[in-house]
Amino acid sequence: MEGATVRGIAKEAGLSLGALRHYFATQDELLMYAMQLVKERATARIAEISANEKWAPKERITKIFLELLPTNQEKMVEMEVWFAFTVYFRHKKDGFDAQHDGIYAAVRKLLDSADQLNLLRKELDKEMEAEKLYAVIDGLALHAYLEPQRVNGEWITKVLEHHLASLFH
Amino acid sequence: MEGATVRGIAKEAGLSLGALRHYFATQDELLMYAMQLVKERATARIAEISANEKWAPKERITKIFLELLPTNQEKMVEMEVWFAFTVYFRHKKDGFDAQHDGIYAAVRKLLDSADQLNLLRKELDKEMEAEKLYAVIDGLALHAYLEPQRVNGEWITKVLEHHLASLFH
DNA sequence: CTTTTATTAGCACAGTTGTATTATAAAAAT
DNA sequence: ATTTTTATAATACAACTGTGCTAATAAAAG
Repeated sequence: MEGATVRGIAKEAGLSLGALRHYFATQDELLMYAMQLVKERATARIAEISANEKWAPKERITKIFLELLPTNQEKMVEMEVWFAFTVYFRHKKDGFDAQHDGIYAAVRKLLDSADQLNLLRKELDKEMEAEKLYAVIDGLALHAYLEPQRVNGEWITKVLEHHLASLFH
Repeated sequence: MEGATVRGIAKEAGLSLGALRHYFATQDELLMYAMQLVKERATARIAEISANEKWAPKERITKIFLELLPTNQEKMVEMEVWFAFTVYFRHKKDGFDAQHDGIYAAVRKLLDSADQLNLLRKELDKEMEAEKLYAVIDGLALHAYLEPQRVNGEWITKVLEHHLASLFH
């Protein structure tokens, strides 16, 4: 949250303090808006992949999961924003529950639909695998953020694809 | 880092500002010390498990990995500290490399020794599995931190044990 | 054309922060 | 015994922060 001061944001936007305050009465409003913006952008990208029928189901599902990883600069920035804000709001316990990710729910849904398409290995514990996959995704994202030189885009792509391959048959 | 102000820490310690400053000239020194303290405590706990021969190797290795997860209140607090400080120092790029986890290296080492004891399934790509396991560990830890009600100690224990079982034969 | 509303800019205020300085007491060293 | 080092406290300072307030200006509505 280092530069996310009201003054810093106003300067970046080319506005005065008062002008910015005309649109966002408090800092929290401003940060919430930024967080929602990131969420909407990511959701839109995923919806686009979801709707694109030129890929086979398995490929499409893989691409969706890959979309959750910071494999390029743009997504890395979004991820940093999301991450910083999550930690920030985590510490103002008030009304944070409503702000939750939804990624876990999305993972479960995707695994379910993969299962209905008969893509998954039969012996899997789906609840367990959902939790593991969710952990792999955020773990890789976190490591790409903290150790960008060692854990880069190509590598996390490979690792996630490898993990998904272990779920499909 | 909400309460980690110099004044806050001095008050918590029952010292005046000047007294605290006698031991830690700057805030960064203080935070670095706290970070190192957490690291030493965790390292000591792991060393203790490592040296305890009452467990079979597989069980021992499992216990070590479980030690990296915030399965109780104490470890959760340590993890929050570690986590907040990591993010904090990440943003002061200066001399952060030296402060790195070492968890990834530890995971690789443990997998190697498990392999030498013939505990691992033969067809595994060890580099890949180390990265995945590392991601699962930190992913679970992160989720336990952000969603403590859903992702609690027993559950992450179960999930990690399940994942380790998929590596052993 | 007048009036109302939306927008912008600037400043002030009160609080917090890290750090520097100075004074004083206690302990240790010489 | 005196000098030096260690420890503690209190205060000061400059910078930064979120937010409130006021006035001016542009745009829109009546």
